[in-house]
Amino acid sequence: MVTKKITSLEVAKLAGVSQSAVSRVFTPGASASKKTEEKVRKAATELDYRPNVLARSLITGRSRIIGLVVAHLDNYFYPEALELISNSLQKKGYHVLVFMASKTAGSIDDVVDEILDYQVDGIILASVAISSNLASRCNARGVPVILFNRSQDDDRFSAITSDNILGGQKVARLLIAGGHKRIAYIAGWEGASTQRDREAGFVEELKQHGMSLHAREVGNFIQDEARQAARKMFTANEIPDAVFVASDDMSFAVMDVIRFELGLKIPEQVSVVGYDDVPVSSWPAYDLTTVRQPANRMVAETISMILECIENKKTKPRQIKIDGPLIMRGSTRISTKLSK
Amino acid sequence: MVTKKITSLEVAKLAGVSQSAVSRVFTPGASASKKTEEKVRKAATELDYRPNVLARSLITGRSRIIGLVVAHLDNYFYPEALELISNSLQKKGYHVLVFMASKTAGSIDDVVDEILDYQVDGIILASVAISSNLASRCNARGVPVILFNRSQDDDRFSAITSDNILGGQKVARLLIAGGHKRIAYIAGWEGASTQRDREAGFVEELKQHGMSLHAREVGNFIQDEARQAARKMFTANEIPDAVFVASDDMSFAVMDVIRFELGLKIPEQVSVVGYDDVPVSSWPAYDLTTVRQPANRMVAETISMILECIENKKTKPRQIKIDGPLIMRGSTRISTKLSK
DNA sequence: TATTATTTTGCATACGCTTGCAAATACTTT
DNA sequence: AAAGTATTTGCAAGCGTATGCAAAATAATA
Repeated sequence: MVTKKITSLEVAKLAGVSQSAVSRVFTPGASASKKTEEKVRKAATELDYRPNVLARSLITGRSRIIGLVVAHLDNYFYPEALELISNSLQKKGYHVLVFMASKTAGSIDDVVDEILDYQVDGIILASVAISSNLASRCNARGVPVILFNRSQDDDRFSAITSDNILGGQKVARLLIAGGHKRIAYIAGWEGASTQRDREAGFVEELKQHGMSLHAREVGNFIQDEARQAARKMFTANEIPDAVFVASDDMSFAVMDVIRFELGLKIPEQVSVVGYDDVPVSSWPAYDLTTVRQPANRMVAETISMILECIENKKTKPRQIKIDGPLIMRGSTRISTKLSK
Repeated sequence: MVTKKITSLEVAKLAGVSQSAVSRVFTPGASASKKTEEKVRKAATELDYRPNVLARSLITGRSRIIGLVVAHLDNYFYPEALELISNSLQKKGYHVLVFMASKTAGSIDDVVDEILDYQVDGIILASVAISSNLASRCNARGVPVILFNRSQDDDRFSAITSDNILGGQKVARLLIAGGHKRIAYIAGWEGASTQRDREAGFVEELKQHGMSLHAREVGNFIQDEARQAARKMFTANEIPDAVFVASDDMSFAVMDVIRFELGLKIPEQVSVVGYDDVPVSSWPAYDLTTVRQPANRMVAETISMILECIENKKTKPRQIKIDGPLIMRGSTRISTKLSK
């Protein structure tokens, strides 16, 4: 029952070579003769030896670990992204150390400190902000930081987002073309760049057409608050005939209130548009018109960018916006004809 | 721009003490006088020093990393579990290294090998099986393995599940009490213990009441396949008046087919029961009767068990089943009165 | 075959930290 | 104040690996 650790030294002994030889066999770039390689591999499998990644990291200074900070796993966009990120990195020989930035945990700064302790090669912040103090700390250590689905007015790190401004504009155009007259908006958390950009594009485009928001509430990207917002908005005097909700997740809650609590018809009486295009949106029970955030492309950019930063320390941070299509479904009227 | 690494040695120099003193200040169990502690802390903050977890692990043999293998992140039960697991472990000073066992990656065995390379202190397999060969490898290294939401006929590792047999029984009783006569089942992946147990309990209880399955299809825990199954099942000659679906996730797909493709009423014409109680189930658009898997309690047990195994190597593996309540909602008839 | 160019190999060191041990210091006790 | 006890401290070794350097082995060339 004694757990004996197998080290490269033991393999070396068994194979009749030096420890360095073993190391070289298991180090991608290193050179070893066919003969020794064979001997070493044989001994290694016999002893069930595998190199200790931690010890290796200590020398190379590379851990092949990427820290991922994530919140809002309840919004399905993030599990999806997490899966894509983890898979892509796995293929490149990296692995993901997950850190939850949820309510329960301390501040993001503490979390990032813990991440740095693990000597991660890079950090991905999914929908999470970071203090500029911390940013410089990461910078000082040469650890690249990438924002995923969030941007920040700080050119020290790269950010990958969908084109939220453009997305907002598209929604506005759609609703205007559909002949809606009383267009409302339910906002996400106002500290989020995604929220700000979506609203900015939306409102701007309305303005271009001589319109403005008929109503506005804040849902903070939380379903409960979105429900409250919807109740307030749709029990007012003149209710909206269309509402753009800052995320699909909130949209579902809003639709439920509209249909099941207030008995209104979607889209005959109210059109609803969301943002994200999570899988549930396409389910017939919701059939939600929405702007797709192309998770796979966003992740692909994120990965290639972070790897680039790791390989080449002097890569300059970039901000990338990825255009996502408007997905037309049944939750919005498209003709101006109103059902009476 | 040169990235200078701060080591305990530099802190020691600045503080005017030995390197070991610095180490002791940052090692929980170690002793240091008030005076040195003060000096060291001051120097440390000045230099922005934090201990290198990897180097520490090399010595202590403890990485404070838990490997988590997870598939099916598209079933919302798992993101939820992941969040709980990560949070709980974070509080205990551990962190989660995530490995996806999805379609794209190789076999689980390869994945677990990669995990072991990181010298993890333990492994949690969420809804994933493991070969017995690999099991012994983990055992040999003294790395505890815990199955989450899956059990296996191998007493070498612990398994935490909900009481799926009992859950299946509860569903059967409910449907029988509701006066259903043609009771059907849509199965998950038949390799999964969860699937087998749910069905076993369900069928057994029907049998106790002199009934048997009116129809049965397999959905493999995949929505698309569940849809196919539902189409087949509900276009047959005599359609079921109740269907138990092995997971909520599949249930939604089934309900969509029943209502939107076939135009049947739930629960008037067909009662539907799911399993898991993911958040969507409570949304009014589905309002699904289901058996709750108490994720928080399951996670709590998982964590306490894995930590126990880590602290005390000779802890015997245990299989734990956690009872989960039947959550009555609107997708099932409760009276025997049939709507005509 | 002798000579040079090339590859392979082992030695020794370093990565940043913890920890047993013995020396040094601080605190008690009579 | 001296002896004894408890606590703190520095030294040095080692965790498992990668890698520069020089020596040894091999291949290539004349």
